Amino acid sequence: MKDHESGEIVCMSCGYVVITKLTDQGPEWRAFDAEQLKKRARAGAPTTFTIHDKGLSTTIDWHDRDIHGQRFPQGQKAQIYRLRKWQRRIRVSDATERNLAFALSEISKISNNLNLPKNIIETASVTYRKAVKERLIRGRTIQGITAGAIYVACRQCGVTRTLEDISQASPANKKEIARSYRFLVKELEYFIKPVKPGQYVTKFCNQLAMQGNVEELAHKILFVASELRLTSGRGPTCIAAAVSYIASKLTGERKTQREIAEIAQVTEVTIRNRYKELAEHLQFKVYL
DNA sequence: AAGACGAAAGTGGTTGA
DNA sequence: TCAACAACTTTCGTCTT
Repeated sequence: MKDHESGEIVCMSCGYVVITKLTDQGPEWRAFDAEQLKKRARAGAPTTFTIHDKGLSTTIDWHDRDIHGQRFPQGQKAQIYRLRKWQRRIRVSDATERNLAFALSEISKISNNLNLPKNIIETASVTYRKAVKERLIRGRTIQGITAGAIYVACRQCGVTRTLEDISQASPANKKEIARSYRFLVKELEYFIKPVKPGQYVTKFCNQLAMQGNVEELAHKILFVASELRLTSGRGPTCIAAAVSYIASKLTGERKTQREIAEIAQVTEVTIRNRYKELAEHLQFKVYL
């Protein structure tokens, strides 16, 4: 899917960023009269939630020259120096601002590590801002909350990243991220849909480099399984792993349990257990 | 010899008193 | 706050391809 807002082509089911630098092919605004010109004029970069002051602040450059390139006289130079100093101080002034600046850079860092699309960064930043506003950060680590916010964003945007994935790129551990995730969801009253095994099926099949028809079959099996209520109460990754395994077996594109287990981050035993359960209730030959 | 299978004990998180 | 509980993991011996 093309996402012109973030300038990326992103697979919506697995969050894989195909191309990151996409030229804006959308139409330039055209103005036909003065009024339209006023409305449609572009003024600088779009605002973003990723920079602590939304990218709206001004900086005074460090050249001691005026617009004509002339050096300032001695008195004015001192004045400009003082201006610059206060500008800096105001920009990242109090503790909360500094905190926010640090947190947002942390969010960008982690997201970039995980190759997450820009809209995830934006969404996570918004969540973090809300958390700050509601005074939820007190007594918690910035790392924990930022990682939690990213996980929230992934879940909201349907990008399948596990807690494990995120904890790899964050200084916070899995447990802490899970805790702050639950905390954020509860306090900010977010409603987040549970992940469907289908999303993982897509992800796993891609990571296993399997043919399209295998994935298709896996989804079919999954559908029948969920119809038979074999999926509730089970971990979505476990179901997806088992279904992928069955599909690979049926199509002859064999993958070992271990291979799948590694990608799905579950154990072979669990895949076997799910596999056994499914095998008891489904006649696989129907699909062949 | 690698992979699949399964029993049994262990782990971490949720639930309900 | 604590114990019961279900899902999942770890470990390890055995069977199958």
